[in-house]
Amino acid sequence: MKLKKKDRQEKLNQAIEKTPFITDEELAEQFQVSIQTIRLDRMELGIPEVRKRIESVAQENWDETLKALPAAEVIGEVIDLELDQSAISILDIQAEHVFSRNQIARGHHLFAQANSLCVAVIDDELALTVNASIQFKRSVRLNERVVAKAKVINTDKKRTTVEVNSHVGKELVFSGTFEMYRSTDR
Amino acid sequence: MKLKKKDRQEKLNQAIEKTPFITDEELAEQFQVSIQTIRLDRMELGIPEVRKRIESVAQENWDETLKALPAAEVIGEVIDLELDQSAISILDIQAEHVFSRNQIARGHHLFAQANSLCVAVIDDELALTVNASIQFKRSVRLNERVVAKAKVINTDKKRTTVEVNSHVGKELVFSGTFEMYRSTDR
DNA sequence: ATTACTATTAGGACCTAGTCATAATACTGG
DNA sequence: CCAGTATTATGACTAGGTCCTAATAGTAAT
Repeated sequence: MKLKKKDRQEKLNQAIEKTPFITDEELAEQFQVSIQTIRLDRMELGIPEVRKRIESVAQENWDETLKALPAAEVIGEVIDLELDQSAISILDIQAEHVFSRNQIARGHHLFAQANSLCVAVIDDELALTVNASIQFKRSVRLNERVVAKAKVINTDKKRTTVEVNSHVGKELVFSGTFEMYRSTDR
Repeated sequence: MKLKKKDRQEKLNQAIEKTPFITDEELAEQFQVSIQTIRLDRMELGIPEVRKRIESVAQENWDETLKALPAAEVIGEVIDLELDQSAISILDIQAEHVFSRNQIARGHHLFAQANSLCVAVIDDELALTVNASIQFKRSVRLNERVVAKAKVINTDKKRTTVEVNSHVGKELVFSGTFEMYRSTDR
């Protein structure tokens, strides 16, 4: 049986969310309704046409790569950044981050969040990690939100030491000390 | 004075590189030539129309955010594995692994290779990283092949210590000691 | 069954940002 | 001045729409 309007609109929303590149024609085919129905649905749901959708996906990317801050290169989303001082990013643990067996996040994602935040916090063209000492305090599960806070604790001529503590709620889940190399002297 | 064809085409290329969202009409205005001239130029230079350009920027963004760090069980390709003893994997550094600025591999990819190899080498349902101490010995560049060798150096009731050394050719590029937690006793 | 209402489909005019082909005009070097 | 290149103009056509009007289908209540 064909879907009712409400169900169809819900699925439509999901379909477009998942593949913003899909045209009305393809959607009409997929839901076995006319193109006009799809268009009415989009109107009611306030979903723009495929070219506008594509453009906004592109725009997101572009803004970030244009920013002086290498935001696109940070794993997670940077929500605060004071160069050479501190930075905060959040990472929502999703299906692709966990072991399917037990829904526990793979350690390297937490490491990646912390490490890339360290790179971002340093005001330098070429910041590289030299050493790191890290502890995984407790395992992080699917759908948890990891907030990583990086703090610069020492800076000398060529090296910067950054401490990162990552929490889920009030619980510390990860902590690490990163020694970073800079290309420019201080 | 107006630019000669060759100069214009060169500048055109740069302009589109910089702002792929620009239309032929806007370009025509900018270079003070007709739209048709811009179109001829694009033809000769093999530059697609604005919608295609936008789409490809969007496309890049789309699968990159999905594969920032892939979901595979092991990052890299396992070429040898003796459970609870040793393992070897290789990772070819490609464009998605490097900073675009300087073509140097982001540290977390090397970490991910090593960390996931540690998980794989342990014969356990639920192996998790507890601590790690790592050193990035030299930076790895685009197109280099990283060979990671993991060796179990100690095993007690609940913990296993694994040492990983990663080389590009004969050069050591990464080394680390990982303390892993097992769910089952030994 | 008739009415009332919503949902769906259809059609036409118009839009943008193009492609492709043809033709006319302008510029430039020998 | 003429040839060859560069530029501009024009018209027909395209995809993937918007916006508006109108017809038809389905359903629920009286």
